Amino acid sequence: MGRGRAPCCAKVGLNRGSWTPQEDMRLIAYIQKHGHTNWRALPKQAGLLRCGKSCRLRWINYLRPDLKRGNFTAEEEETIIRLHGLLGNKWSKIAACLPGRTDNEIKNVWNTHLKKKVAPREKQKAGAADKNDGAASGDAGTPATAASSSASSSTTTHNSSGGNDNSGDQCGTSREPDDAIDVYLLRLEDIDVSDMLVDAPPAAQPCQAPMLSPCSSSSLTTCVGGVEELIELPVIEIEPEIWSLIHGESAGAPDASCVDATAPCTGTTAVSSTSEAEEAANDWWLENLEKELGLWGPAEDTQAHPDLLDHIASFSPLGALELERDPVSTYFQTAPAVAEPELLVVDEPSAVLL
DNA sequence: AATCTGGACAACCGCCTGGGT
DNA sequence: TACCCAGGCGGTTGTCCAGAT
Repeated sequence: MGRGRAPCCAKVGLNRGSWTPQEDMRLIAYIQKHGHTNWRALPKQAGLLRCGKSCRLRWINYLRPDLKRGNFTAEEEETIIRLHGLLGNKWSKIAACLPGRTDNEIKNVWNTHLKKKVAPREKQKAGAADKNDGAASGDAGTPATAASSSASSSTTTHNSSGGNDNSGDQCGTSREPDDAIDVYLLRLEDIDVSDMLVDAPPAAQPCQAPMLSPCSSSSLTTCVGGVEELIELPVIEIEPEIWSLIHGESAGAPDASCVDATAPCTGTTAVSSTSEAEEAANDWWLENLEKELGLWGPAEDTQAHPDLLDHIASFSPLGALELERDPVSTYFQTAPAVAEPELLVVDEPSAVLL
């Protein structure tokens, strides 16, 4: 669509602008199968007319299966505000403390409304500081100002989250924990926050080849008191029908050679589906994928059998029409949307964070 | 109903950093 | 040590869309 500036380098012949569902399918299929060890070589190997950077951004910011979708929770917003106060525009580090959120997403959220949300607090804080004769503030004019002001205002609404907040507060800290919400940060008071965060791995580490099954539980290392701890993430309940179709090992996905855009696809491996409908649905998906990848021999119609659409629609909130129109968008509407509550729920805080 | 406006967000660019040679 | 390359990061931009006029 011609977003952004002119190309920085001569990428003649490469696609630009918004990604099409077909491109998304190619990228998903390739990374699911081979991972992403080399972004520069990836588009060529995957048959994508995109630069490696574009592929990387698309995967990290949009296609990654462990991304949360939907609005930011109040806790997440407060975490962003506080971390931004501590770190400034270090979006990647802030994102590292918010599992499932990307730096780009956080950056956008900050620029669009959190910044405005914080502005009144800043004014209020500044006014209070004047009245207090500026006693022992020492951080006026620094990002920490926003942190302390935001923390103060959040006391009444979010103090119940305590140290078990799922929003990544384990990475936050406060030099002057003067309210309830920051009490749990006391243990961090002697830790250099910047060092901590530098060592913090991305909260949602892009999958390396071979990619982990998105349906399996995973763990993350995080920075708690400067010591890496393993966090057991809840099982992401992505519809197995979707993932098994993409994932080459657990279900009837094409074998490796089929993903190679240059190799002819001879079919699928054994499908362990429990019903004919599921098997048929798998076939339908694979057919579409293979057609898109140019691996589908006969130029058959791309319309799924109505029964298959009904079946897939049974686990799709969008129904058969959407599936018929665009299986990739359906994938986005289905899997991540289902996964989101699982990522956010903190029924067992100890199992999620800290 | 048509037009305008501003928010939201995906995508791009350019720079920086770290690893390899 | 210097250079090259790939990956990563932060800033910026263009487009879409919903709400306001």
